[in-house]
Amino acid sequence: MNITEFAKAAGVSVSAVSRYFNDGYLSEDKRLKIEAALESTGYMPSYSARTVRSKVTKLVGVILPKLSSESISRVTEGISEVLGAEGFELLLVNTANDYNREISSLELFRQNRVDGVILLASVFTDLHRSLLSKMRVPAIIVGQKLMGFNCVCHNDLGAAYSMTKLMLDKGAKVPAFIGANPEDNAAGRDRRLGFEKALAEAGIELDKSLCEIAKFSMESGYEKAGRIFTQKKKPDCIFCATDNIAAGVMLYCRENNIRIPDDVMIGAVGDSRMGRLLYVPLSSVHLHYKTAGIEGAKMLLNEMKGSSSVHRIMQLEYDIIERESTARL
Amino acid sequence: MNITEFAKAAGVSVSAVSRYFNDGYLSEDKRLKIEAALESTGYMPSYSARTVRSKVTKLVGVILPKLSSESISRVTEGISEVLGAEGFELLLVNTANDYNREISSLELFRQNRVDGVILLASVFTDLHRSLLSKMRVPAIIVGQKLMGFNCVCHNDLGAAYSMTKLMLDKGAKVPAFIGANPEDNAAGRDRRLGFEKALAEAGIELDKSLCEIAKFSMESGYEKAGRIFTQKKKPDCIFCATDNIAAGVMLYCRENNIRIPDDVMIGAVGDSRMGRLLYVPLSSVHLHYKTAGIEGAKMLLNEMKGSSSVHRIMQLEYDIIERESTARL
DNA sequence: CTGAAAGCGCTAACAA
DNA sequence: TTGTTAGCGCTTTCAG
Repeated sequence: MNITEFAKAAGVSVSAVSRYFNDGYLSEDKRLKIEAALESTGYMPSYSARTVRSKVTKLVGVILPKLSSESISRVTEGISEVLGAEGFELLLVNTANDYNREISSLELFRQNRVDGVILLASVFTDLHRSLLSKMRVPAIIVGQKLMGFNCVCHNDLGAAYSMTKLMLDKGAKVPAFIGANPEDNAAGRDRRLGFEKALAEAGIELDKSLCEIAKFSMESGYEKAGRIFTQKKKPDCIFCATDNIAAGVMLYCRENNIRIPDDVMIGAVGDSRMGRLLYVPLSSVHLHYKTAGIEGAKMLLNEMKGSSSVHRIMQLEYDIIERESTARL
Repeated sequence: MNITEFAKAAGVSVSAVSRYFNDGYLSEDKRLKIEAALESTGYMPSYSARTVRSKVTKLVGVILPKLSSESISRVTEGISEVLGAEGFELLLVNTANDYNREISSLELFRQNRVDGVILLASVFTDLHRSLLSKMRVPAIIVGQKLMGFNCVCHNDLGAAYSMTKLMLDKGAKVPAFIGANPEDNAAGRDRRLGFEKALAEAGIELDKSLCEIAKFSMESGYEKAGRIFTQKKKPDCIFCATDNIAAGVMLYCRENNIRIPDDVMIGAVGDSRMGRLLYVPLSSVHLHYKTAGIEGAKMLLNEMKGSSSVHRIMQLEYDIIERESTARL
């Protein structure tokens, strides 16, 4: 059944029906007629036909590197909360960390499929930048700072700095570092910089043999812990770029009878739910992931109703959550 | 730029362009011309206009109760993997456990917005059933068994039975139970039934004072543990419907100096990543969440290319993961 | 294999 | 306020 047939069935004109579903510039009489007919026929206007004319999809494309990550799903939850309340649906693309899928989704969204885009990517290339600026709809980047674009991000540098400083202040002298891919400016580069800043301030020289780059997984953290603890120099604290990495380190410590925090303190960034449940509760920096999603969505909403030419970068601050893993006397 | 303008620019007819993007019934000459023009103009066909005519959206609606849950995100990951490979995108609706949003999304999908639907719901009402049968596109239910519909589900009863039996076989005599909402047939009712079956087989009578219903959260598990441990009768094993609940119970035990597994064994269902990291590694039943997503998506794919009138219910089996929380001598 | 032309179902401009 | 009608951009007959 289409709008013409339905209008006939309801005894009103086609435009009355269209108005009913849109602005509502309509007499009460017709409104009632339409509602009655709606009840009996179960008619539903076609979304795509509407979109062809109006150019409004009521869809927001969300591109993310994976689904089964706590931080990402918290961001997504925030996004969906705000956008859902405004009647937008999410067109989700899980790139599975595949760079090509990231690019192709951006391409995909250039066709008039969505009214806006939210991008959660970890590594940005020139191709990203060029596609993003060619975008015909507003785009917001969440979790990363990309100059010249609208972003909501965390203070990764500050977070890493504060956590490292916390451990140094407690007396750690030989810090180790397990970081993330440095091409990832947030979790990789900035957290590294924060770590280094704290060391520099404390006048401690960075020992390269105690620095490792891990993947975003517990397994990888476990493996890198193994490398670090088999060096001659033994660290008395380890800064981990993510909670997952820290969890892997802890697993290694437990299996190898390395006491936390007595032998080694462990501090991380992310404050996942898991942290407080670990066999030694993990000190971590809380980042406001859900808030980032909420703010990103709001920013997008703003851009979609009249985009401004001024780009905004919103940086969210952090909270340090101190638990036993850094509780040295 | 639309297809007419683009066709002109490429020096071919409109239908040639359309064919290029569809079946490809086209001479090499024109194909080349089109590709060249594509390069220079950056033309992209409009998705919605295509959909109006062809009735194909290449979209699958996924309705889920929350995003930030490990089991749900694993299911979604499986879905997205299979569907993504077939060129489908996901239209995601996060109902935030809101029954009304579940219903309204089902309504939404009745308009020709999607080619198929995957529903992850926990509680089914008659309204669900009626909307599902009115659906014009195939729908698959994942994680629950709903007679008369296509489902992919887990053997929740068996899982709970096996975990409980494991603990009883190790000598537990006073089992306690912390379950989920019984209206949830999978995680609530069936896991309860499995627990009861194991007790019945062992000739142990169920003590109602040692049975609690928790929400799907650690906090709730913590609270219910408090209720149970303040009864006169002290349990020597606790079956928890989910890992999150078990984590809360463990937290309670740690704070109250109740030793695991010496004083009380703990077994759960779900086998989340967190389980092995808890201060006492948690015995849990592994359910194949990602596989459920994969199989659900495959089933949907099948239905979308010619739906059969026969409904299928696929039940996935489980693996018992034994860790220290049930390691009594 | 090709192009012209008739819609798909809806919205929006326009005239009433 | 209302109804008529010309498109939106594309696909798909149909006749060549």
